[in-house]
Amino acid sequence: MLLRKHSKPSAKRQRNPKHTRECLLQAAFQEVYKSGFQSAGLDTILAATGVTKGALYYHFDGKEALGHAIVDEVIAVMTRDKWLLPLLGGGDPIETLINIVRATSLRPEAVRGGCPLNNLAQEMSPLDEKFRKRLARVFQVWQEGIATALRRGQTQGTVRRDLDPDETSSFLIAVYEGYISLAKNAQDVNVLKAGIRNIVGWLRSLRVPGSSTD
Amino acid sequence: MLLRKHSKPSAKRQRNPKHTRECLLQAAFQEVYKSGFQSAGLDTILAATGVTKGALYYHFDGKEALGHAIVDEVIAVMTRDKWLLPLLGGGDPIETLINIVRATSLRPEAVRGGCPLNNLAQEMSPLDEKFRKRLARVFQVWQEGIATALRRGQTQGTVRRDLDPDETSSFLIAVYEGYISLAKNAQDVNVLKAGIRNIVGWLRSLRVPGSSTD
DNA sequence: CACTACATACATACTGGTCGGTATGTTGCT
DNA sequence: AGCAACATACCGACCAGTATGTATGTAGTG
Repeated sequence: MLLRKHSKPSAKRQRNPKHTRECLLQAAFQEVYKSGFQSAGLDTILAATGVTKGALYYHFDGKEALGHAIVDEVIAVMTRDKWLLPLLGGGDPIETLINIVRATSLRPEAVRGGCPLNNLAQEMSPLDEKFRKRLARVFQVWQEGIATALRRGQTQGTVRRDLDPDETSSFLIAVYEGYISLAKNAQDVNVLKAGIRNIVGWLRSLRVPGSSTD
Repeated sequence: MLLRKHSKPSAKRQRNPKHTRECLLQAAFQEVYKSGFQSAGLDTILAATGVTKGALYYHFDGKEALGHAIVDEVIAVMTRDKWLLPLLGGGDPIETLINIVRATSLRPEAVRGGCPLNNLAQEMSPLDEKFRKRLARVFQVWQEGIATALRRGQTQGTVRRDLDPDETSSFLIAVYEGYISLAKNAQDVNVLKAGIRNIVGWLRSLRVPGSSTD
């Protein structure tokens, strides 16, 4: 992932701060995803991008700030795109959730790597309060997004009225993250596949009996 | 946790290899639980036990071997005592599972710390294959223990026949670990309490309708 | 429009501390 | 005596962070 990858076609562009910053962020995310935050080496990130240490410390105050930016500008965006935006559509939230869960990547490196959000949370939450708060915020937005969609489904008549949207939302996140963790440790895509099947089955049980087909 | 804590009453005992080893293991477990394996410092462990580096390297080949021993001799034992042994009793497995889940520690440091097994698995599985295999073995024994108990419940007539014991067992582990992770990041006992409530509710739904009370 | 001046955007070399590991010495137990 | 069970001192690699130098874009001025 060299710098000049998306640079303007005009030969070798030299200064492009936005692009440099973005490259660093993406490479840092990859390295952190692969090795964990503490084991992530700045030199590895620099080697992957072709950026030098001076540039990195120009754009970020240090490793910690780089980690914070990964949470705010990469992980939060991924969660938004994958979960929140689809749920804002007007369709049946249960169906949307099933589709989202089913869209979970089954690629070996994704199974091996687990969930970037949960990975960072598990590693850093007990060690660094600033990290924890940022990650907790992502979890919160995620949970509220699902809960809001479920509430909408309840007023639309597709979601059972007897269940608490907030608790149901948390339950879904817990099972989902739990299965991803199990599959990551087992390093077995079948664990994840079975998990998705069971989650989908559970999601179906949230519908009012005799609602939309699937 | 000084060495002479449980030493024989006869004043200052000096040589006690079994005891020394056990002290190191426990202190190492605590330190790893607190800081993660990679951030765990040998010096911290030595300071906590009063043991010197020479003794540590006499009993263990190095940090990695110490970590392996933690998995095999501490975490595996904890899982066995908390989950497997109770499930070997002849009672209703659902009731036993409910009791086990309800017995989850709500102490702040337990909420903050999360599940030792899952912590290590999340951190080390992608980095070290030897670690991963040992941890996967613990997960497997855990999962099989629950599944076996569920099967027994099915033949005894207390557990619904229509559900797959293996998949149900994995589902339980996934939700349980998931909620513990969420509570760890949120640093909120109430997240864990709500999780336990919901897990218990789900566990009840596994019984054949009109079975034992609770 | 040319020329300067300054802030931005990098590059390079080095440092200081941490920490796992080791080499070697010493003491207690049988 | 001799091996097991430690104790002490030290090493060297790794790595985040920094000090300092350099080049590029750009705004302001006559």
